[in-house]
Amino acid sequence: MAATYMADGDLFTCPVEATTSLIGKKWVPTIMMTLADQPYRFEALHSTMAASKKVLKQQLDVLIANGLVHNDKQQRDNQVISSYSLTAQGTALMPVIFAMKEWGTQHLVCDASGSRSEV
Amino acid sequence: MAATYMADGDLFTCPVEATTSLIGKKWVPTIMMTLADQPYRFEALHSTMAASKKVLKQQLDVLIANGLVHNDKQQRDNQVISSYSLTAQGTALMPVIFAMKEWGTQHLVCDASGSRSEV
DNA sequence: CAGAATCCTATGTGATACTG
DNA sequence: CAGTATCACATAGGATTCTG
Repeated sequence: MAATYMADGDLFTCPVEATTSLIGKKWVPTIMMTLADQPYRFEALHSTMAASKKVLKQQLDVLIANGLVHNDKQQRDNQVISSYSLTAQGTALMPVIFAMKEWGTQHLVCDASGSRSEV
Repeated sequence: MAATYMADGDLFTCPVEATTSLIGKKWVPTIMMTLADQPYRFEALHSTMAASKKVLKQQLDVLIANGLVHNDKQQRDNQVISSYSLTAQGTALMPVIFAMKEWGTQHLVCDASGSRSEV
């Protein structure tokens, strides 16, 4: 029996595929890197990136469902205080994301004119 | 002027996004890990995975355009010998892919019944 | 063998407006 | 503030067939 890896509600036989099914979502790396700094409330997080509220919420839900992000809600003065932060699992993924950043920086840098610059 | 990162023909301001735009393609991790072992001819590579020829060719082209994969073609006996292998840039991405594999293995492993097993 | 050419469908994402 | 609800769209991926 082959090992299976569940991510985003789907089952994969390859752990890399499973991991990319999470990181591959358009705003997930940005969300993760932002939350790695500090917890953010929904609106504050939203204002740091160009994603729509709908998509941001969707991808946050995926991260929550997979145990990478934790959502803490509190009632106060007829208002909901919704705060998002990384879990231990989420934090464990950061070195991977930073490795991707490092590779991208070293191998994909282009200048404003679009021509690849020397590394 | 902000640095820009070109991947898959698009420009990104975030290197992680640029990198995921490559790795995020469904079969790219599989292709990379397979070619990391040894060069493969098109048909041989195709037979190792469930991707259709069209999609396999598409994603190989993306990898070639971004300098991760090299394609060597030779004529022999009215037949084309098309061989694909990793470039130095492509090889440089392998540690990242292995890091993703490691994380996926440690944090996403499930058994056949679908319940998450202890790590 | 190594692909190119079509057609088709799911879904990821964006824009906008509305709600408690 | 923290979402939901729609609509609308581009594109990624799959299935199939055809070619040199």
